[in-house]
Amino acid sequence: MAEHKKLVLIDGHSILHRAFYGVPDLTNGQGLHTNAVYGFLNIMFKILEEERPDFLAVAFDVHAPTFRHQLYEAYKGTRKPMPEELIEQLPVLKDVLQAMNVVIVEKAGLEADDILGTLAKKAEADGMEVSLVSGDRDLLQIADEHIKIRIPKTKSGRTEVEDYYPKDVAAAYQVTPLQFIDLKALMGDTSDNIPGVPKVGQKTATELMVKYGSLENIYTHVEEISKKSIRESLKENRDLADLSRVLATIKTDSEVSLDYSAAKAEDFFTPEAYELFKKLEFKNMLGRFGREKAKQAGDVTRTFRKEDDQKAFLKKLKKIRDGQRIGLFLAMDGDTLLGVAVSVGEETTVYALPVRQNVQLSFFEEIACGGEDADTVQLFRELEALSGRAKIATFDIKGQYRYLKRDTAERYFDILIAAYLLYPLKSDYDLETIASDHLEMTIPGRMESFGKKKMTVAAAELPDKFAEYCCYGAYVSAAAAEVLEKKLAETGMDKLMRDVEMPLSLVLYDMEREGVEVRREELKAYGDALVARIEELEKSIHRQAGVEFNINSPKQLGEVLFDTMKLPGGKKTKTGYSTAADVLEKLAEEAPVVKDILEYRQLTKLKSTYADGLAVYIGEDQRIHTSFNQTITATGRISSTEPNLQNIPMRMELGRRIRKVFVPKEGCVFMDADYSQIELRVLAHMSGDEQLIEAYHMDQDIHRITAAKVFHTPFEEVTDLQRRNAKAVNFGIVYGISSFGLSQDLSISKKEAAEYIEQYFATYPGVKEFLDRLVGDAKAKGYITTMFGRRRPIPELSSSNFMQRSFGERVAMNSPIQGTAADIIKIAMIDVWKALRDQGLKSRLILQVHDELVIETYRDEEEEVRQILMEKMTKAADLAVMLEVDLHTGENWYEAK
DNA sequence: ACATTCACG
DNA sequence: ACGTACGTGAATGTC
Repeated sequence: MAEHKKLVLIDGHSILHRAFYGVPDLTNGQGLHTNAVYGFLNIMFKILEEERPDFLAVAFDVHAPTFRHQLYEAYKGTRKPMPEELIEQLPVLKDVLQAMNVVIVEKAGLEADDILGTLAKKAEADGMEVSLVSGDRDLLQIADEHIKIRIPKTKSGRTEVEDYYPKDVAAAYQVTPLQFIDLKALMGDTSDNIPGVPKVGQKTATELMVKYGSLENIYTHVEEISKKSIRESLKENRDLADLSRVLATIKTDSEVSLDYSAAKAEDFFTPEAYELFKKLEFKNMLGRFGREKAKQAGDVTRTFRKEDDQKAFLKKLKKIRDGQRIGLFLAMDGDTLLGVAVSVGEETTVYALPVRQNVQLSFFEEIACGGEDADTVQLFRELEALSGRAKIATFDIKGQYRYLKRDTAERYFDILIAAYLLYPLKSDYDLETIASDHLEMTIPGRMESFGKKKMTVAAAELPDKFAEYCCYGAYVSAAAAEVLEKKLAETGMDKLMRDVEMPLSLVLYDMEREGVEVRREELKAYGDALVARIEELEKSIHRQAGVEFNINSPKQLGEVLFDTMKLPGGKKTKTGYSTAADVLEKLAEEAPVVKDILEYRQLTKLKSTYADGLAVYIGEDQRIHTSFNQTITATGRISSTEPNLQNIPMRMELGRRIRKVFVPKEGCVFMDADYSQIELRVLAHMSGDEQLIEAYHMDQDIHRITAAKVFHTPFEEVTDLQRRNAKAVNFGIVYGISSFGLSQDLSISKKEAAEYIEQYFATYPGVKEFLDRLVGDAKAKGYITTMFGRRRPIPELSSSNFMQRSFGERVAMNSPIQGTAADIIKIAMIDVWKALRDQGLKSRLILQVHDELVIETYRDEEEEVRQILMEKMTKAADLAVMLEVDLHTGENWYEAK
């Protein structure tokens, strides 16, 4: 058999379209939708891997009116428009294909079908084997001995491809590919705007075609057709049938040809494509690029130097003058410093430390240890001195402060924080992404350089790669800092960066290093007490249910409750029954077992997440050192991980008792200060609503006042229920009110909830105006801002999907409020931290829980610390209403709160 | 890896 | 008509 060359042709629009609906919404860092492009590439790569073709081309329609369009539009209307999120991806796809050297075929006046049909038939005539990839069954008419039509389907996340040679078309439709045209003409195709003959569907059309073989022959024998309605419809709509046939016919003799030398299926993974993939954040596709990457980014001159002699390296550090801007990269593996790279001007130098055991420092040890390793100590000293005079740009400074001078953050610029401020929607920022996003530059990533190797191993085994990696880190820090600084100034966030985020990073470092003491034995005892009750409940539940099952499994629990026990309450989630607490609570009357289940849930939560979960983190110093993350949340709040100390139980008494194991160190008490309704006060200020401001000036229970106003009841006569409802509405407003959400929260009808909201807005008209303005502005600008200039982009607002857009609107209402409150407490933290230091106090800030600060306070400093906390917190922002602070002290966190 | 649940503000 | 409250992190079970 002769060697057949292989050609793959892709129907660009059709596959893009299919990918768009098959892949869940994805957005990259710039807010660009990327799901369709992503899906397209996935399908393309899959086909390429399967087929390993010699040639590849992708065909697109040019969106100019074509002959067939005109014919059709004369018949009826236009095609329904594509959603905006899809339209914007078309040029992106073309850019990607171009960057990958994939030939794009398009021609004004020709539909992609015609191009594909023509190219396929020509290639077949030239002795090639053709695979035509499309989501459109229209193309089945092109199937031939050497032309395979491939239709990708997304089945539960996986792409499967249906293949059609002529025999497969016959098997599926009982017609030949050529007859398929007539079949389509008869039955029509709404997605392709082929009208077809009224009353003739797929079944009738197939019957007719099997019997008569062609449209022409059907009309020749039209009088033989027994069914009257069909016969009449055919006769009446002869012109429609003919039109449909023209519409359904794909041309195979168009004026188009393929340049095979350009269509060679090779060299897809170019540096340009790599850049684009990075920009689009197709991280898991980057692996396809192998080693070939852009080594140089154009005209940037830079020198990377590896210095093996410590003395020479230190000399370089010493030469760095006061106020000089440098990039600094500290390579670390846990607590071990492995290498230092500095980027000064055009030169970047790295010094890799010899990996020695005694370089290990415990996290809490001071740096100048003066041990036997004099060299290392010298390096640390020099590093500290350098950080006291140079302006240092770095990535993730909080992890590096232990080697730096920590008097002030003024000299530091963290490109991680800057990148976060500019686009806070990502939870993961790395040097590579920052280089590509802000420097349009590609650098080798950690994975590419070291794979899964730990940094220590990499430094020892791949010294050159390691050195290069460090140099890139220092270089990118320096270069990106300049760009990011400019971008922050342009977006009005330079002040926020300088005055809030950078100083805060230092505060957070200190808080982490301080940690909080947790009584190990008491925590253990608490857990043991839970176990006894848990086992009791477990037995009781199994007995009542009549089966032994895993209560922790929502699946099994759902089956037991709703199938075995036949309790009412249908499906709620994708995977089955919902067994969430609010669902179960409604069943408590019905079946007593659910009460036990709820208690079981509560106790096991306390046991696993808190009793057992926290114990793991208690260090040798008996303290827990959480991580406070500054670049996670979309709104500007900080988050806490490993462990999360911002969700220690509070609302229920039993859980709340865990707080008793959090204790101050010898000679100290806890001082806990929290803002009273900070978000609602921020709302009052930002909206400027006179009624709400006045309500706060009355210095009375705000929810009660709201209830009085909303329900037209004298203040003194407000019932508890009224107050509770008013409180829920107040919360709802801050969350971006919706009647449904409120009705769920209060277990009332949507209508009632809507009435509450209406009443609320009538009471506080300024709030309504404010919220409307927030949404309007956000839609116009694409982002919201807080009082202090922090931004949050809201790409969902431009979605054509109702649900996503509604979400965007709620976010537009909530984020300025939540974000401003976050800004305020951050400012308070910095001020408190500075005051403690300036007054020479030993007391330390140790925890932040969004609207609450905890200070481990020396007993003899209590009054001063109280003073500082009250003053700095209340004066952190100047609002139209007072910022009220509740302050308590105690022998443990339970008492102090 | 993803979904569900639940702890906090 | 659409199907929801805003922001997080950890444990667990299921695929």
